[in-house]
Amino acid sequence: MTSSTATSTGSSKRASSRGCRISAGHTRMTSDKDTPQPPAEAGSTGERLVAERRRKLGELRAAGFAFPNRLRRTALAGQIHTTYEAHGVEALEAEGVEVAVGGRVMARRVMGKTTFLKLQDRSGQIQVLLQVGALPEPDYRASKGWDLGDIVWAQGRLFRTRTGELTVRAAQVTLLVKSLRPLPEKFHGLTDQETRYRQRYLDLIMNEESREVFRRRSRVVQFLRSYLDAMDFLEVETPMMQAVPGGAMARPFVTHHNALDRQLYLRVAPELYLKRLVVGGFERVYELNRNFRNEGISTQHNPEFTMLELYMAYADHQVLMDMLEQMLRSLAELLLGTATVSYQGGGYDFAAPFRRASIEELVAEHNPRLDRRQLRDVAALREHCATLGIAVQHAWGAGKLLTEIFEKTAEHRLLAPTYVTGFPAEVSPLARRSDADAFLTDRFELYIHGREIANGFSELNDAEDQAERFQAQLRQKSAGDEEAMSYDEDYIAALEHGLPPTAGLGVGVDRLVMLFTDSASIRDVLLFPHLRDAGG
RNA sequence: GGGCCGGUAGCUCAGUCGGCAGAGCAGCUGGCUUUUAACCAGUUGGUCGCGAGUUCGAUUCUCGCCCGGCCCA
Repeated sequence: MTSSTATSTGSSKRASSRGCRISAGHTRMTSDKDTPQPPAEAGSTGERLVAERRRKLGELRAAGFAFPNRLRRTALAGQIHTTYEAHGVEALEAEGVEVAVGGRVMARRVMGKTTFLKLQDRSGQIQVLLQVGALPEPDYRASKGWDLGDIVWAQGRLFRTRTGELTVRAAQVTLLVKSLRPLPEKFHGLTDQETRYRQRYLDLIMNEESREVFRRRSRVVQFLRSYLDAMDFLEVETPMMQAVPGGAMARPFVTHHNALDRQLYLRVAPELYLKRLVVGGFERVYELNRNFRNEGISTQHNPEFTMLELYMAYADHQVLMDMLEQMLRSLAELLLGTATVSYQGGGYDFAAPFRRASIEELVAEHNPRLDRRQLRDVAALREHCATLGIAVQHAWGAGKLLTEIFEKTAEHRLLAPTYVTGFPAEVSPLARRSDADAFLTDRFELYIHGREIANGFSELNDAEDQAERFQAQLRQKSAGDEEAMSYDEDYIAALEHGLPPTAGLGVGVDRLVMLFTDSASIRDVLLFPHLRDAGG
């Protein structure tokens, strides 16, 4: 496995079209003249549609068309609609508003000497009227060859049509870009999920809902940054390529550095580097970026995903629980205008205090046949796992068994926002041991709609305890656990210099965005989700 | 990993109980000076996901595979 596994997405088709572009600057004028276009009767519909548009582009080039880039816009569709929403026919006439607009042609209705175009820009759509007599004759004639998907600039006065639609009556109009490939059907749009993922640009052109998901994603990310910046957190960037992968229990991607001739790993978490920074005196840091985990892909998992990790010195996990709860409440209100989040048919009230329950309470609650007094009894837990169909490994202690039972029986039932606390030390190699109970750590996870959204804890800052925990991880690794952590000597050395009492938190940003956009699949909130190579 | 559903023209979809593969949109030709999925007339366009098998004949039936979706683990 090499690093290219994590990034290879391009099909050979795309690669070859890119090759064409590189040489186009030198060869296109001659090649268009010298290379005859394929005869009209050859090829599939798709090839012929492209050939037809290439023919049109060839004619344009012969007439001097060179992808003009000097025309500027003075208005966006959305602004025009907002500003002149209330203006009637006479008011517009009286004001004589001149605008220059530009965008992709999404609708085209030709009626002899009159043509209506609908141009789409980043803010919305605006209709443009082309009319013989209102603009130069050659320009109108040229517009007859334009297609859906072309990019057009137009300048003229605003008016309202008979049916009341705000429209630009073009006095000047220019084709800026000839689109060589047809858009999806105008009424039904693009509905094929696979194409929407593989050719996201088409999805974005055609589907406003999809554009809205990614605008909202951007607002989530901006919110997180501004919230933390306001609390004097410092945003940092730590290595994505790590010599020792650590900070989470997950299999890493492996890559190779040629000059150093050594193996490197794509990070599974930034945790150990961020805590080194806290040792260095950056007492509040966060990183909002990608992690890579070498596991299966599904509607809930992408090999690379975005995580917010933050570390706050002189704070404990309780502080972070309160802070995260407040953050999510504010985020809901900002994005949705209400603290009630609708997700996949359910409604979750973020204004109400989140439930807080320990993993042991929850296991007891959802496993009535398990004796509450045996929650740390390896034999009893093993037996119970057997009844649940959990394949138990020999090295597992009570903490791991308990956690497995929790994941199998309770996790998916935690619909309303719930903090799960009291994670066993056995499954929390980086978390501070609980003062009251050495079996447990000061750790929590937040669940919403049965999914883990966040994971936080008071950090383990006892270097000697940490060294022992790493040793325990090594034992698990050699017992066959491929997700177990490595021993990070350099990190131990950092801890030996003294990590202040610190609390840390990781938030799954993709899952958060899914929640706030009512998306069922992680692929719906990733611009370019990882897919298997196209079949066929 | 298991179950179910899907893949047919550029797009959205029909269809073939095994016998020359269809529509709408887009495209092309012509008409049309306020349209709204514009309209009217004509017209081009297919590796029926890929590969085997059965058959006189497979897009259809069988098996395998690929890709995607949903559910389960």
